[in-house]
Amino acid sequence: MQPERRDIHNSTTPALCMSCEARHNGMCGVLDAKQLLLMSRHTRIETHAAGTELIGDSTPITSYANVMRGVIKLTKILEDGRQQVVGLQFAPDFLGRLFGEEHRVNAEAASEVTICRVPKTALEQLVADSPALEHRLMQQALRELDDARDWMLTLGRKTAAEKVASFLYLIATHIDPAAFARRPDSASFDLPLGRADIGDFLGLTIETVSRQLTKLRTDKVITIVNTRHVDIPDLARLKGRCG
Amino acid sequence: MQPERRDIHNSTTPALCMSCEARHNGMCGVLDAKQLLLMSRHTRIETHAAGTELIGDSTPITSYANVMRGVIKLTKILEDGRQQVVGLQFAPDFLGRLFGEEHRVNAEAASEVTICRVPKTALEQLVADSPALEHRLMQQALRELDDARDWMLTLGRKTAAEKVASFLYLIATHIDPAAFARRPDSASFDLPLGRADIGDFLGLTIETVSRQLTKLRTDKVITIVNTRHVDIPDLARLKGRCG
DNA sequence: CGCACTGTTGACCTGAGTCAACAAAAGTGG
DNA sequence: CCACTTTTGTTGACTCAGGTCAACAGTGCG
Repeated sequence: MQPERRDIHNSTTPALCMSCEARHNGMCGVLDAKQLLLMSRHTRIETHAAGTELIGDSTPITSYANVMRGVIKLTKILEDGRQQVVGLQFAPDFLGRLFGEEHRVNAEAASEVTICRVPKTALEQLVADSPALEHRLMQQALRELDDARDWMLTLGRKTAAEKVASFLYLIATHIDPAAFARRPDSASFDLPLGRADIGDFLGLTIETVSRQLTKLRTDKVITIVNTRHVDIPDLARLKGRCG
Repeated sequence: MQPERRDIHNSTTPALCMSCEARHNGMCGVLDAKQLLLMSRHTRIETHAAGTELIGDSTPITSYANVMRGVIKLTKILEDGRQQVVGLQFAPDFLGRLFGEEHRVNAEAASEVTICRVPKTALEQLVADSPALEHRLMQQALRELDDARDWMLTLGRKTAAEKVASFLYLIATHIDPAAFARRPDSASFDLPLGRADIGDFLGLTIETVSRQLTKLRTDKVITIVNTRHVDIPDLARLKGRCG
């Protein structure tokens, strides 16, 4: 899939960028029309099915990307196969380790995703020329660091019940920020992860995740519409279970 | 304690910066003589005893700092008192959450520490004027993010034995990078943390930490010289126990 | 329909937590 | 310098949260 380009009357906003979320809240928001055009000449919009591996741990970095739609999970794996999900990326997050030689995580499409890929050198050129862009990317890195540390508390010190509640709360508040802003007391959404991945995110087994979800259901904190879709009538009540 | 200043012959390197590690491998390394002088006019060198709280979670950010000597632990606490150490900072790390309103962690001196404090506005001014400085700070933020994610794998998926081994390996390789570079096969060092803090770092209890250390000792992987000082004759062997 | 996958539930087990006693350091004051 | 208290670390006995193993139930798809 090639990005459409509108170079007519030199340098209006590229057509594909028009509706892209990265242009509003993501990194492209700090670029002017000229830079956006420059960048769009190197980008490639890609759609990947759930389960596709987008980045392999310890592989050389050749490109970066912006998440346009869907959810990407970042994982780490021990030699014997034990896996930990170390982060989730939603639109319009930036994907990739800036200024590194090799990737430090695996990245896999958790749902069907659309990303906007840009070659390493092209983006690094742009970053070098635009302190504002680097600043924006730093803001995201710092936010991710905050998130990672929040999660360390969850992983290290919470019980299985608190972990599952924390996960649902995280998804409820992040999967559709607009919906959360509009209606911050309740939520209804599709889980971007299956039970196995939820377990890997929480440092739990599938069985424990399933049992805790059942418990939250019998306690009327959540309604499980079907295995993937969950309703949370009272987010404050859920938050109260996060420890 | 006021920083000494050497303005003679206008703008040589400030005396206190001369021997500071931050000027070599830390953020001050990217500053020119003029910027360094400008910065040193606002800095204050402070020494704090082990146990001193340097930053309180959710308090307004008023200053940043560089670690010059010693170890600082970053923690998060749940309402009921459960605590998680989410990071350790060694010289010449930068301390503080850039571009935030409030702190997102507690910071406490783990050993006696010397820090070089600089007011929020002064540093932010400097960062705004120096893309190179922001770049350097971003590099550290990205490194901390890598570290945090590595640790998430440890917290979520490793056994108590592997966690303790991982902790010792981390300290062995970080507490004195020069010594590690010089002699990468074995190590001998003082633990910067007591058993309680090690437990909080690993998501374990004091008792479990103690038992696992005893196990590593009886297995001849480590020698416990005294409760604080540890010898590791074969780092590769220790690494093999990290999972 | 039949197969493969994903999720749920139950029975049982085990690694790490809890509780408690003690030992060893590290302060503290006379 | 020594008694005395306080703090920190070790070890043992017991418990329990969450893991393991196994059976089964949905769900979707060729």
